[in-house]
Amino acid sequence: MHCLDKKNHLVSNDKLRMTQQRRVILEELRKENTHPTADQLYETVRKRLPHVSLGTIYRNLELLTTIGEIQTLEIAGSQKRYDGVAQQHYHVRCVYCGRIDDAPIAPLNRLEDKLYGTTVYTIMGHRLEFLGLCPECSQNEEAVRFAEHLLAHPNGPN
Amino acid sequence: MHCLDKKNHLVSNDKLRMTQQRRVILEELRKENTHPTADQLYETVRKRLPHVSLGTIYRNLELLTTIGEIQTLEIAGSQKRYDGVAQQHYHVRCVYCGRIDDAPIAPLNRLEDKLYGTTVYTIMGHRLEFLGLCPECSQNEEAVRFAEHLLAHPNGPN
DNA sequence: ATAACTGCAAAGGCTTTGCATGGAT
DNA sequence: ATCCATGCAAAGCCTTTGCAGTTAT
Repeated sequence: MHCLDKKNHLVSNDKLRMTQQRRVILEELRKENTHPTADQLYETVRKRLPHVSLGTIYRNLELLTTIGEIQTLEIAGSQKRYDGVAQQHYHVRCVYCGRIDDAPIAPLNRLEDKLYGTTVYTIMGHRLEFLGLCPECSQNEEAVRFAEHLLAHPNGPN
Repeated sequence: MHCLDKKNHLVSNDKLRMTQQRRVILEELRKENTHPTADQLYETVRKRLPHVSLGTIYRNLELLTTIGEIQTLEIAGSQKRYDGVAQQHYHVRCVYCGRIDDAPIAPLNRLEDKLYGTTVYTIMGHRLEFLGLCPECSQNEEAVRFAEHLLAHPNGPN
């Protein structure tokens, strides 16, 4: 089987070796439900493989994404985060601390229908994320104040 | 009037000066419908203000966003883009070339209702972007092949 | 005089890449 | 032997920041 990577290069799935590094990275990511960044995962993996390098983490996360084992969350203006669950699902992001959780609703399969006939694009899909405050930041006065200002200018950066 | 910036610092709206740089940056951005990156806008502004610096572009784009004059599109895993239209609206992004256009549909105001009672977050809003191929890339064989692979693995990075 | 703003260049944060080495087939 | 994968460090890219000089009030 073959895949195309981000730069449109062919990746031959069957030539991949399940190296120890690759396996541990995948295992540790699958254990998390926190959608870690590359360096967070690096710290975790380092407990099992002390000599692993950050470059290897990045290379494998990209590869695992290309072959569809995991997904890369390229989220609005922040560090990339990685998700061990490959099936499509939405996320909720805390606008104050950046925490990301799964959004417990089913994919909206017919959203792109709304665009039929209204755009010159060939529409293939959509990306949806919910914004809000996580339970911890909901307790934090400053975070609430910040979030209220965001509500006043809902289109600013988060 | 006061606003909070990204780092939760107070910005006093009434102390802002409409300098020539700030005005030209805003004017040129408002002329565009291409959602330019900072450096694209820099090139445009430089035609009128040859000595302007990229730092000034970034500083003003952030400021104008904070006071709600424009919006910063912090889009999945790419350079920031800026939009002279401050009202909420969605975008369509070409997964191959990165081009971004406005999506001609009205905001879905009741989307977050679906999350009521299902999450510990205080939900405040959502972000939605459509993915597809722009008319030019729809003609490009390689782009179409790439997009088809994305469809096979709909959760990879774009 | 004060405070905001600018240009310039340097620093920063995150990610990718080159290269020599190591390991599996 | 070949080719993929790794560790390390350097480079890259975009963005932010420090600072000295400038401008408006």
